[in-house]
Amino acid sequence: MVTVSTSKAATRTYHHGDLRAALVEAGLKALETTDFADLSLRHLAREVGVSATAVYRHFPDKQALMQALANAGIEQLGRFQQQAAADSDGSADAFAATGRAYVRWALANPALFRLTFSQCDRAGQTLFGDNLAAQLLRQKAAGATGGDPEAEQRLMIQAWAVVHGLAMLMLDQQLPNDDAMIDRVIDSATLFPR
Amino acid sequence: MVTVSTSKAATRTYHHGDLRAALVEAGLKALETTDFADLSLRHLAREVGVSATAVYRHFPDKQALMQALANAGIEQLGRFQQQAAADSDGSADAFAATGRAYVRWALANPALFRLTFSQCDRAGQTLFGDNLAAQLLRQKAAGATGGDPEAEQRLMIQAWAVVHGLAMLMLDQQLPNDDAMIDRVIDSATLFPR
DNA sequence: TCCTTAATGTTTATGCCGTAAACATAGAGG
DNA sequence: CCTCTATGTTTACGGCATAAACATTAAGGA
Repeated sequence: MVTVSTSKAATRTYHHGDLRAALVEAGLKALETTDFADLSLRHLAREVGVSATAVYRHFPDKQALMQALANAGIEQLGRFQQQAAADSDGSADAFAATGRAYVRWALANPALFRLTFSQCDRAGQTLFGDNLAAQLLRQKAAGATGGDPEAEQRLMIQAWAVVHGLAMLMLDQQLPNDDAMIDRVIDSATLFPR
Repeated sequence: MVTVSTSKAATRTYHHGDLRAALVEAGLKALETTDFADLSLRHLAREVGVSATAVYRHFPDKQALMQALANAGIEQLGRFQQQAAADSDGSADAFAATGRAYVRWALANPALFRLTFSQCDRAGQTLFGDNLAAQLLRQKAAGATGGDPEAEQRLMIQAWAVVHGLAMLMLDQQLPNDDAMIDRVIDSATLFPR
């Protein structure tokens, strides 16, 4: 099951092979069915077939494992958005596509999405510091405001807030999880009129 | 310290007097300095001066106490918004005022705000089912869309998502916690043009 | 007045958790 | 071949949520 790329055959040895990667993988799998608050190091260790404290050879503490999972989440979300932008070829509205991707990914990966946001401040990372969506967003906002930097910043924040808020409210069951509604809400014509 | 209204004098007796209320109060106080994930029944019990398991005479489990705290949060937020609307007298823009109040309350009560949202789905409650802000919001959206129900719904959701997303992103340190920015982003003229 | 009873506490116990410390194993390089 | 280091395991500790059995008290009927 958890065969790792480094070892040729998955013979059960004393040493695991790539325990760190296996733990992250197990964590991501667990997050598919479990809220991140209920993640347990001992459970992941069991899942991977290793003693409870082996984890500490690869992570200083639980928080560090969570951080690694959060980083995996950031990467996944980024790739998903990039793919969405690429699929909206013809330069239709790549930016709106990244917004829809953001919400859809969040709904498809609720626990990982929440974990990602609850951890990325501790890493000093900003989720949208320098990724594709941020580039498109800044570009769009600059075009819509014609040089007013304050208005440009406001538009960027509004756009991100709408997407993030929509994802959160749907995740928290405050809004029905309606795919068509996502499209309507995110339609950039509303936020960036004319 | 934790004197309760039911008993005349706060003599230390075997029975507490109003343990349930005291626990909720202690929980709210704890949330001023502690993330809700780190709340502990034992800690609250200690705080109130009662044995760890006494909690179970008033709440079936931890989740139920959290729910009670979340309900207190909903009420507090609602009152805060109502006050904000009332203070914006002259019928200026009461709706925008409730939006600003939403974000400011979230930033002032981060742990309680998060707890509230993480719990209100389990109670089957929708945070904005039937409160003041929802009334103002619907009214505003109806006026701006002139009878198109789909557009009206979209506007309402957009407005709520902006406010909620802004609060979340600021809480999660993804955006600088800038008071003036809150005002600019929430300025209803942007979401409800002309 | 006394006795019962229900509400509300306490004590004790179980099994999970994160984590520290001491020990075991195995693979790599001299 | 031998030792060193990376990476496992065992054992132990205190904290947690929670269950079960027991204690105290206030209230109300005999």
